[in-house]
Formats: sequence, structure tokens, C-alpha cells
Amino acid sequence: MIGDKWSILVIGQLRDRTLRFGELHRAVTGISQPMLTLTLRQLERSGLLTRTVYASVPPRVEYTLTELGSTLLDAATALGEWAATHRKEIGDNRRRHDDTHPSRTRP
Amino acid sequence: MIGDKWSILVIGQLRDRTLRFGELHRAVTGISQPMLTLTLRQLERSGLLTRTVYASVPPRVEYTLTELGSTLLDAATALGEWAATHRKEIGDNRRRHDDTHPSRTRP
DNA sequence: CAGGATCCGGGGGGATACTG
DNA sequence: CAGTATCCCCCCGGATCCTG
Repeated sequence: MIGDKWSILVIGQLRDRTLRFGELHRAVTGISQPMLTLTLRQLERSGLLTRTVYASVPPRVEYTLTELGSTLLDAATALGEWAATHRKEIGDNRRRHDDTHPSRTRP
Repeated sequence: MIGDKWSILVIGQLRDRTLRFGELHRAVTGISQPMLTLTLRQLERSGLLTRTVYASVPPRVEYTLTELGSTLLDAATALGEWAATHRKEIGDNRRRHDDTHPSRTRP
């Protein structure tokens, strides 16, 4: 799940709220429709979120995090905070390294 | 870095110890030589580990986590613990879901 | 509106061979 | 031993179109 970048972004959007398919599609910028569907299936299968279908027309499907999903979000948030905290530092490191060692990593 | 599965595995191997290139190559099972090199370059560039070259023959290069690298490992470890804790539960969920909804996710 | 089905290209990454 | 250089395959995932 860590390797799949979309999973964690979808889960992040469902923090403390329920969203419909279209809302998720708009919320997670950049994801394609097929990928969103696939990601949601995987997450539902693993029990991280629930999928509720309303027999209305037009159709309406809502996604909500389960308890399990919430605990994952909490753990992932810690990692996200690490990234936020050190984002600048890492950027500086890279720039300095690129200056010091020209084109050892860059094309 | 999250999306790159090798990075976190390499970092994990360097917890509290220094390893040489070959040792890392053996420790991280499945990684190819070019990928290990690339991963190490990226991590060095970002300041997560240091690369020390000894002018001996045969050559000898050692990799050690920096302070920054250690903090990332700590954060990632929390996520790893989540995975370890819920591994079984998730497996059960998937199996149950596969039984209940035949081939909605499987081929 | 929610999502199958299909097509297709780009690039991540492995295998291999070579070098200082 | 610690890489670099090259080739090349596979499949991830985006675009697009269609349906209940």
C-alpha cells in the first residue's frame, strides 16, 4: 500500500468525512477514473474503507473509512509530518549536493 | 521516497550500523546492482546517508545513516509497526471479501 | 453518476557485460 | 570490490469511449 501512491492520497481525503465517487475524483487531483476505481476496490477489499451503494437514480455511492482505515491514516500522517518538517532541509541538501558534485545524479 | 520501495528497505538495513556496498546488495534481497547504486545516490543527495570512500585496494565504500536519515527511519518504523500489527487482519479481510464477492478484484 | 472495457505509450527496473 | 553502461521487456496507468 505504501508503494501505491494513490491509496494513501485517497485515504487522506476521507479523513473524518464521507465522499462520493465523483467528489473523490475531484479531490484527488491527477488520478484517472480507472485508477480511482481500482484503488477503491483494493482498499475496500482490505477492509480499509466501506462502499455504500444507494439504489437511487442517478446512482450514488459513498465511501467511508473504517476504524482500521483510520488507524492507517494516523500512522501515515506521522510520516507526512516528517516530510513536511524536513522538506526544506532535504531540498537544501539536494541543491547543495548538485552544486558540489555536478551531474552525478542529474542528466 | 515513499513511492520508491527500495529506498526505505535500504534505510532499514542501515539502522544502527554501517554497511559496505556488497553487504547492502546481499542484505536487500531482490535489488539489482544498478538500482542499489541509483537508490544510494538519491539518498546521499538528499542527505539521508553518507558515503565514505576508502582509498584502498580492493576499494571499499561504506554507507551510514545521517541524523536526518535516522529520523526518517523512526517515522517509517511506526508505519511498519502498523503493518505488522494489522497484517493478519487485512489478510483475513481480503480472503473473506474474495469469498463473498467472487472475482471483483481477482482475475 | 459510477464505473466497466479497451488501447497504447513511457519509463521503471532487471540482466548482463565491462572497467578502475 | 564497487560501480558504470547498455539493452530491452513488461506493465502501470492515462486517455478515451461506452453503459446500466
